[in-house]
Amino acid sequence: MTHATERSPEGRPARPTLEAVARRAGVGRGTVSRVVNGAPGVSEQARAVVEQAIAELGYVPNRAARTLVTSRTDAVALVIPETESRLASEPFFAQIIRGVASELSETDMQLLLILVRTDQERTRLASYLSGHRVDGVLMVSVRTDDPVLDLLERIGVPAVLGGRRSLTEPLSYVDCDNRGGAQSAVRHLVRRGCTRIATITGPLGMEAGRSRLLGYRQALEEVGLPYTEELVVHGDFTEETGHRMMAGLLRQRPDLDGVFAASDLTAVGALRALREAGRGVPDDVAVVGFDDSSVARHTDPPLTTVRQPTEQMGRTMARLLLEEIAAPSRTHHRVELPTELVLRASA
Amino acid sequence: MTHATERSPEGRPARPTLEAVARRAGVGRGTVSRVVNGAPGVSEQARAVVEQAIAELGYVPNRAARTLVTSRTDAVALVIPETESRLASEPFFAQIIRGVASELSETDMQLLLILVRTDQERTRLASYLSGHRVDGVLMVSVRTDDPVLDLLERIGVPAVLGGRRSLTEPLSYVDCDNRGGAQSAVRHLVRRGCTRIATITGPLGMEAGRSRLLGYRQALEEVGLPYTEELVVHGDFTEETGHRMMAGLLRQRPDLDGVFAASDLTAVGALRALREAGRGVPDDVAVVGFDDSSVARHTDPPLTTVRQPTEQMGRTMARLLLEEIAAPSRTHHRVELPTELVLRASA
DNA sequence: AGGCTTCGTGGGAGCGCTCCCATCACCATC
DNA sequence: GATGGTGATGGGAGCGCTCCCACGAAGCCT
Repeated sequence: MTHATERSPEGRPARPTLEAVARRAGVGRGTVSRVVNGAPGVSEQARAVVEQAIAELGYVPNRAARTLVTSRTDAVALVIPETESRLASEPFFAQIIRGVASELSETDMQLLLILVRTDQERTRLASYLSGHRVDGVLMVSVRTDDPVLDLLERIGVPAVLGGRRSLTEPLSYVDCDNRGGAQSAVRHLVRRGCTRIATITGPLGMEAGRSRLLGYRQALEEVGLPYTEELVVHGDFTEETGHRMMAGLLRQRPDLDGVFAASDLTAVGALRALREAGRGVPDDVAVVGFDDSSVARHTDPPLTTVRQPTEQMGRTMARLLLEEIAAPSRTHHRVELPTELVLRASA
Repeated sequence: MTHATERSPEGRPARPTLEAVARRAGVGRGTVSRVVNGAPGVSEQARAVVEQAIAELGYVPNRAARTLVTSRTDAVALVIPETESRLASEPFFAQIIRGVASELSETDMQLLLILVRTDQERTRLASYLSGHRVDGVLMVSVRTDDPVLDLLERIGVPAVLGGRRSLTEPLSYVDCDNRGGAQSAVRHLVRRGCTRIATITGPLGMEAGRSRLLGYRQALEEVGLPYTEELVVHGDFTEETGHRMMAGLLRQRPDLDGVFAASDLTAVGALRALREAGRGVPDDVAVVGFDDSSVARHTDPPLTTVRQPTEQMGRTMARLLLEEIAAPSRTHHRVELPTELVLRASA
C-alpha cells in the first residue's frame, strides 16, 4: 500500500475531500470540518492529527460545496459604471481597485470586478445581484439617479458606495470632503489675488460635482466675492469639455483671472484652451484642478490640485463592507476622508 | 391559494429552486434543467410551460449547486502582479481590464481580479489556483522567472498570458510586436537625422524589455550605425529610473542626439532630466517613448511614442481563454498584434 | 454512589443542481 | 399484430460540505 494519490479514471489526481481527510486522520467528518473552520470544541490532539492529514493530502476545501450549504459566497463585487473611457484615463479607478484588493487580500474573499457600460449590462447586473451571487457590493462613481442603487437597497445586500448620491445617502458610503477640498482650492486662488474666479463643474448628477460647486461658492461668499452664473459653466469631468468650456468662458468673460476645474482632466483641457488663447498660466489666469491624478504632475505648467486619498478610500470601502457582511445591521456607515491641496505651478 | 412567494422563517423571500419551477410547470426536474441549459430533447410545449414558470417565479439557477456537480466554476481570474504602484500610474492595466471585461460581459463568465504584490500573496495565489477555483487564468506583465507560471503549466489550467516569458513561450499568449515597434521608433529617429541614439531599456527580466532592446539594435544595424554598450542603459519602465538613467547618460555621452525610452513613463523621466540639463527637445535631443499611455499627450513637448493596442490585447486574451476552456487542447495559441508609431512633438 | 452537566465526537440529513438510466408513448416496419 | 426503434420525460443518485443532534466519557455536585 503506497501513499499514491487517488486518481479518477482519466488519470488526473482526484482532489481530496473532507471525507478523505477524516478517514486518514481516523476521525469523523464533523471534526475535520471544525478544524478547517477554526470552530471551538476540538481537542488539541484531534486538531493535530487532522492538520497533519490535511497537509499530507494537500486538502483544499471545495468552495462550491460550502457555498451551497451556507449560502455565503465569500465573494464581493466591485461595480464600476464606466461611461466612456474614464476607466483608462483616470487613475482614480485603478487606485480604488488597488485599495479594495489590498484590503481583501488579507481575508479569503474573492474580488469580482463588474464593469457596466451599457444599459443592457445594467440589466444583467440587476439580475446578477438579485441572484445572491455575492456577499456584498462595492460601487463607485455613483450617479444620483442610478436604478441599481435602489435595487441594492431593496434586496438588502450589504453595500458600500464610493461617493454618495446626496447628502442624505441612505446606503453606507466612503467619500472624500469634496466641498472642503473645493473650498480650499478657491481660497488659494483668492489668497494669490484672484478676484474673478470661474469654475468648470463636474456632472451635477453626481454629488461630487455638486459638492465641489458648493465649496467654490462658499469660498467666494466667505470673502465677499460675488457668485455669478456667468462664471459657472458645466462640465462632466472630461478633458474635452474642459477645453470647450474654458474657450467659451474666455469669450464670455475675458477678464477672468482664476479657474477652479472640478477635475484634473478638466483642468488639462482648460490649460490647452488658455494656451490657445495666449493667456499665461498662472500669471494671467491661475488654474486649480481636483484629484491629483497622475497627469497633474506632467502638465505645462504642473497643476496645483486637490488630492483625494483614493487608495485609502478603496481600502476603507472594503473594510466597511466586510464589517457589514460579518454583522448585518440597520445602521449604515458614513465616512468622509479629508483632502489636501497640492501646490504646483499652475496657481 | 395566493401567488405569494414562499418565505423562510425569517420572512425573507426564499429563492425558488429547480424543483419549485418543475412543480409549478407540472414537469420533472430533468425537463426544467434541460430547458435552463438549452439542451436538446425538449418538446416545444414543455419548453413553453417551463419558461413561463421560470418567469413567474423569477427563477435564477444556483451557481454553487451547479459548480458542485459539474466542477465548472464559470469564472476566470485576471492576475496582475503589480510591483510598486504601476497599476495606478499605467493605464496599461486599466485598458487590459477593460478589454477583458468587455469580452467576458457577453458570456456569463465572472471576472475575478487578483492583485499580487508580495511573495506571500504569490503563495496564496498558488494554493488558490491549485484549488481549481477558476476555469481559466489570464495573467499580464509576466516576468521570465515567475514560479506561478510553472505552476500553471503543471496543473494544466487553461491560461493565456499578456506578453510572454520568451520567444518560445509554451503557454498561450497575446503580445504586441515589441521588437517591430521599437524598430519603427528608432528608424524614425534615424530618419530625422539622429546618429547617436541611446536607449533606456525596460526590465530585461521581461520579454517586452528584451524585445524592445532587440528592435533598437536591429534598427541601428540596418542603417549601419554602431551598437555600443555605452548608449544602452537599463531601466525598469518607471519614471524615476528614466530620470536617473537619462541624467547619467548625458554625463557619459553629452553628444547624444536621440533617445528611445522603452516606456512612456521612462520617457517622461528622461524629458525631465533633459530639461534640467538645458537640452532642447526635440532639437538637441529627440525622444521617443513606448505605450502611448495617457501621459504621452500631456508631456512638454508631447511625446512621440509607439502605440500598442492594449484594449484589443485584453479582448483577445479573454477570447482565446474562452476557446481553450470550451475545447481544451494541447495546441496553444500565439498572437502578436501590430503596433503603430504616433508622431507628436518630441521627435 | 447516583445523577448532573460538560466536553469532544461521529455521522445523518440535506443544500440545489446535473447526470444518467429506466420508462413510456408513439410511430414505422416486417 | 408483433417488433423495434425514436424522442420526450421523470426521478434516483450523488457532488462535498455544514449543521445539528445524539452519544459516550469524564468530571462535578449533592
